[in-house]
Amino acid sequence: MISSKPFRELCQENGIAVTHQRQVLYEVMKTMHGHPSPEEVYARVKKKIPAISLATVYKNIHLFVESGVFREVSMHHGSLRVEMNDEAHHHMVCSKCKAITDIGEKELGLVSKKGKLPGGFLVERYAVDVIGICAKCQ
Amino acid sequence: MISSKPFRELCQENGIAVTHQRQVLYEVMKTMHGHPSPEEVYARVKKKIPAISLATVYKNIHLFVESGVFREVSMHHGSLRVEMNDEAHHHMVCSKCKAITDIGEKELGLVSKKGKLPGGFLVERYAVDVIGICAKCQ
DNA sequence: TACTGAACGATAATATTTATCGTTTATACT
DNA sequence: AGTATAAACGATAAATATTATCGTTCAGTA
Repeated sequence: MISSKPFRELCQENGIAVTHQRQVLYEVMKTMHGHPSPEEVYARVKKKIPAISLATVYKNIHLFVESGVFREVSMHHGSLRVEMNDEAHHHMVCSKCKAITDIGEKELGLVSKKGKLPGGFLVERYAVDVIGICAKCQ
Repeated sequence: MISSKPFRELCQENGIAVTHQRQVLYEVMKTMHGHPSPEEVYARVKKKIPAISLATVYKNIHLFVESGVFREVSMHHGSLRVEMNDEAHHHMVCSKCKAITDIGEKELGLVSKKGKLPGGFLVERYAVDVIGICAKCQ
């Protein structure tokens, strides 16, 4: 499993240098729960390396995400995106080119629970992103 | 169905005025396919109302989304969010307070296809957002 | 038709992310 | 270990994206 692998090994696999900043960033992030923003990560890492730059945090978060070490919560498209398609459907998102394509709920063929989920969360609808590689990028 | 309802009625239901800008914006957006950004919508609407302001476009897109007329493609959290939880899980997103909570794949109890989807899209993984109202906001 | 609050346009402000560039550091190779 | 080189760093400017402000205009209602 990724988290049990030594950091040095992770870096070698991804062809990146083992720097002090990178290592501390990795260790700090591993202890963070929930869904922190880059600013929140920055605030935490600053406690260990007060001189670290926000740019370094951004650059390394991107590296970690690209390497599959950590994951981004929902695909980030740089700006708000709206859709006018009012038929029940979901999205296929290409992890290379970020293209979004609709897929009908039936074609996706996914079965889901209705009603309440653990914690008393009241379900309105499901929004499914199928992450993968589109035909063009394969 | 929403799209067949007259615009005037839509506005009355949501307690907003029927302005020229709002109406044109709505009509233009209805004809747009895919997943346009506010800038793309702005560019289109400018052809019909050259004097329209970008701020008006933003304000009304938000109104439309809040009213459920249109929908945003994936929940927009203002900034990038990462997660370190490496267990298979998905997210419950509260449509009121925007809080994100993890839910295990098994608890969600959803069955999904593997392999290829229509269009030759190669599936890597599924990212499911359960949209609804959290216990606090109910 | 006149009143009033909502909406508009222009634009300043804020927030987020990326790019630039001079300096420092990790790595590979003597 | 010493050194060359490319990668990474920090500081900060720039680019993007979004929201707030405010004076003016317009839609809904009396």
